[in-house]
Amino acid sequence: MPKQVDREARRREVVDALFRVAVRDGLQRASLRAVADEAQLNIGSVRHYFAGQEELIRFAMRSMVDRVGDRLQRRIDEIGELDGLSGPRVRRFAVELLSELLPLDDRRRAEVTVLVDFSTAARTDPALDGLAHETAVATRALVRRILTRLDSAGGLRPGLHIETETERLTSLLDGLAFTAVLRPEVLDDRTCATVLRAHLDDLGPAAD
Amino acid sequence: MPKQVDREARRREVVDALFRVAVRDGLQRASLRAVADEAQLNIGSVRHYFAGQEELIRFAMRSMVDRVGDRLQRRIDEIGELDGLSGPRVRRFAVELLSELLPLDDRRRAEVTVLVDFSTAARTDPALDGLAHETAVATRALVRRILTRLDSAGGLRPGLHIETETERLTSLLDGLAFTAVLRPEVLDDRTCATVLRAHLDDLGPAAD
DNA sequence: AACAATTTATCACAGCCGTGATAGAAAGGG
DNA sequence: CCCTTTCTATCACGGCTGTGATAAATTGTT
Repeated sequence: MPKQVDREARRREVVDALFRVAVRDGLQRASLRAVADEAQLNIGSVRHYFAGQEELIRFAMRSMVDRVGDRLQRRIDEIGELDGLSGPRVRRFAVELLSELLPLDDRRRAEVTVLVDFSTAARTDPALDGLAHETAVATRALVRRILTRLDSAGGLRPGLHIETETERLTSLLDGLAFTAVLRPEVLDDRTCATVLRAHLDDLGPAAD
Repeated sequence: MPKQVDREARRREVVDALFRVAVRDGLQRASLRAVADEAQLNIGSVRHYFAGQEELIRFAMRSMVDRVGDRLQRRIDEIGELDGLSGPRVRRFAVELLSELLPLDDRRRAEVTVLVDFSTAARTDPALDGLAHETAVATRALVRRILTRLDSAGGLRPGLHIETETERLTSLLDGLAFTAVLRPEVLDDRTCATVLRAHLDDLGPAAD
């Protein structure tokens, strides 16, 4: 076998460069040349690892979605079974888990920033549409699951419509992420976390 | 006086064309040429009314923000003084007013679509930054005002932190608008309105 | 009719973009 | 050493972008 280069590692390097460009200058400025420069690679090299612009951008979005998804799954595994846990404990777990979707540190800020860019780009880019759809559905599935668990643990006020609450909490998360990323001077990290906690507390039984 | 052309009307026509392009193809594809074509004008004409791309895009965003802001103000004027109104009535007023910020019909859908595009573009476009900031602040001021009025009318559960609730409701609205515009197959108009109503109901006193 | 200002229409230029084609360089197996 | 495959690097092309410059048409006034 000729030349030894870890192909997958190279692809990851390129995608990471794309993320940096997207965070700094916006996704629409993440051209092949700009990404190649950022990765300190020749554009020819980039094109050797990716068939074209579409494959690169698709792979990048899939990478980011997987990265966040995997981290969420790892958090879930860490906690393990939470049957029998008290309402407040499940609620704290819920806050911690859903905080992964908020830009509360540099890593998450970068991730959410590019995800917002990808999501908006997907509206007019058929290449990203399917992935954006799956992401939206998966987020709702996760939130629904969390609310169901919370309900089982008695951490949910009676009389709440689970589907409505799923959409309410998901939209709240989306909106917090949206503003925290786009207008950090209007919505800072602390307030962001406070609002999420307040919402989940508010879903709990009256006298806690 | 030479040639009679309503200058402001022409500028509005161009901006409307830009909105159509932005809704259909995304803001980044709203080039001078594309907008001129959409307006059935020569690019030279467009450049006669706007100094350049930056002025056009700035004016367009300002126009859209003003348009929505004016409509909100008109709604407020229509209602007039609501001192002495009952909690449920004020709440219904609040839902109606805030619904202006959700894409519940074609007009609002178009408006919110371009506003989302403008907001995300503003992150990396200094020309739009100030306006995007003012918009975010103004939205929060409106929501805060509504919550305060609701509180005065006894339509708010006691013990709620008004600032937190302002950010919670605003983020909820942003998130609903975001998903309803980008992923209409995931969040339809009815659910969108339902969630807003559910949230405001939820803020009311326990037994209504 | 002549003039002047506005409006419309073109051309040209430099700068990006994605991509096809192609040539060298590098590296490991025979 | 040679050969094959992988990888890197460059060139060129057509297409799009905003913009400066300039010409031509239009229109109302004098």
